Amino acid sequence: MLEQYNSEEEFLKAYDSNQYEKLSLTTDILIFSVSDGSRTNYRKLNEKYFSILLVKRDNYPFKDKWCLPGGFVRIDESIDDAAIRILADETNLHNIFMEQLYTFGNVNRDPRMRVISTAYMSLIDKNKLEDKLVKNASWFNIIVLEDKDCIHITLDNGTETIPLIIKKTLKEQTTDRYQYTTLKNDYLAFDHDIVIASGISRLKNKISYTDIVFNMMPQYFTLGELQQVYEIILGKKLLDPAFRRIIADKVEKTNKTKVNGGHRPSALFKYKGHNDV
Amino acid sequence: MLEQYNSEEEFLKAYDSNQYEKLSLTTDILIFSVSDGSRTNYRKLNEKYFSILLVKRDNYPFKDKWCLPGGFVRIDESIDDAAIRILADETNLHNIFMEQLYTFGNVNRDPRMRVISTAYMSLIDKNKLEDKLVKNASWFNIIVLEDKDCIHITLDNGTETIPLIIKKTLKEQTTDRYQYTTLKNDYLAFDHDIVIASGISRLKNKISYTDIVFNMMPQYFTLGELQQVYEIILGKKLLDPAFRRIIADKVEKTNKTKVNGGHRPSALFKYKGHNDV
DNA sequence: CTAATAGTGTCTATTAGACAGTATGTT
DNA sequence: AACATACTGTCTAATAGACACTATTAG
Repeated sequence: MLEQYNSEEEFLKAYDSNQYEKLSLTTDILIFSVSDGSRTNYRKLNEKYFSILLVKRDNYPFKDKWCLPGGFVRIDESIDDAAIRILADETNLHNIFMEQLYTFGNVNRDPRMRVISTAYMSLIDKNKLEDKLVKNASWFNIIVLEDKDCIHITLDNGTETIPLIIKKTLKEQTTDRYQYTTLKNDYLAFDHDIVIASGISRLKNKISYTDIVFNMMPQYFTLGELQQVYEIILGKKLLDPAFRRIIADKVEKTNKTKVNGGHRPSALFKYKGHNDV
Repeated sequence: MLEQYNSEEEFLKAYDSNQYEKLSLTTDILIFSVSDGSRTNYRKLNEKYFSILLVKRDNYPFKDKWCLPGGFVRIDESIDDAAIRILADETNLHNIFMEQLYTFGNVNRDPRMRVISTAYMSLIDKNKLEDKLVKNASWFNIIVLEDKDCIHITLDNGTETIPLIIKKTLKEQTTDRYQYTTLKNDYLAFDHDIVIASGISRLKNKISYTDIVFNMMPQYFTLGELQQVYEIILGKKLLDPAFRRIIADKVEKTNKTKVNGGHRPSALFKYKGHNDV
């Protein structure tokens, strides 16, 4: 096998690209956003929900189960490009925040054959979706309850409720990294429950040391709305003065205000990073 | 193409796993450790260096260039298992800290064919390597100089010096994530300069909010040595009292001491996480 | 004694947490 | 007027940065 060649060209000409068995690569996209819930009282603000876009499978494998939007990576496109293509197919949105999350490479992830999946996470402002959703796609609100050993995730699109239970075990004593294991998942295809849990965990982490939330916000927003988004993702209430201190230098006050029911109107802000009007 | 089947079994039996062109998957491992440098003066401590294990390629492609230890992922093993296997092949070490870094999926990474690579990062205590290194492998000390736009990395194994220059451009305004582009790389194969830069950046980040350093430390160490390791990875000096405050609850004082030249001997500590004697 | 590291005490500056209070709209 | 949110002031607790000081060794 260790034949000698005299040049790189010569080697490449003779190379048998099939000496190792090849495999299939897909990418699955976690499309996160924020949804408005109901208003229980004319004075109160709309409730907000953290939500994710899922697609109902209309063929085997996992027929009729829900899964993340995804698809095969083509031989002539980068994984990044594949993710961008799939996101655009699903939402018709371009230039969207997207980052690689993790590559899931267990042997029996897919009953058809050996399939590796590189998951991406993308954050969008749902209101930018002009058209209605692609057929079979639906937004699910996400409720997360987490204790020391388990993550309980409930996905709800108004019609269906998907309960997930995932066990977490510390991978090693020197990090905060967990190994996730499915304890309950009856309605999601593949290992997408684990993928979703990983994405939620990443987002929860990143929200406190980056500006990624703003990818989910409309151009103008009130600080109350922004705080609501932080709260639903972090899963806890924040104190107003502390919150305002922290985001003060990230946002810019505009002279617009939002009147929003039986209470004092609030100023609209915009993200300082944005330069567009 | 959307034929209908009556069951998952029926579908799987008929499934043509070659309807999408398959590709090859490799994993490359960043094996980081800490090396002792020379002692310039009987009073001084040994200098320490941050270092990485590279392998000289003895065949095409990239013949005679250095690269990360790596190999093809087999059709019947998970990516994690492949990474563990390759690490063991190279170091004969087992149960070593290892975490997935990133999946590199550009189209022309490899001149032979389409190859995706999932990189892993592993941290070891070099002194645990009983035997000599695998043939063609060598430890390179890493020196990093970083400014606003570029990362200058110098790798040095005592015989060869490999200079790398990598341009960084912010991927989007809401994060701290950079897109890396090669400006200078004459001696490393593939895109391994970018992989190494990503790994260094990840390690630099994680060292401050996890306990991963201890994976590179021997069982007993002085706080001075531990601080040296933090300093070479972070690339800056730390203040003693602040450093000691921060690691105080992570380490446990032993009754051993280390005599180390013309100055006060220092107490040996061990990581609290470890339970072995 | 000297140069080097080992190790501690303490002051200050910065940041995070908590709570109380004032402001202002709709019904 | 009442309620809900908007927004600010300020006290306190916790943490990080800085510096000065003492301790201890080989040569």
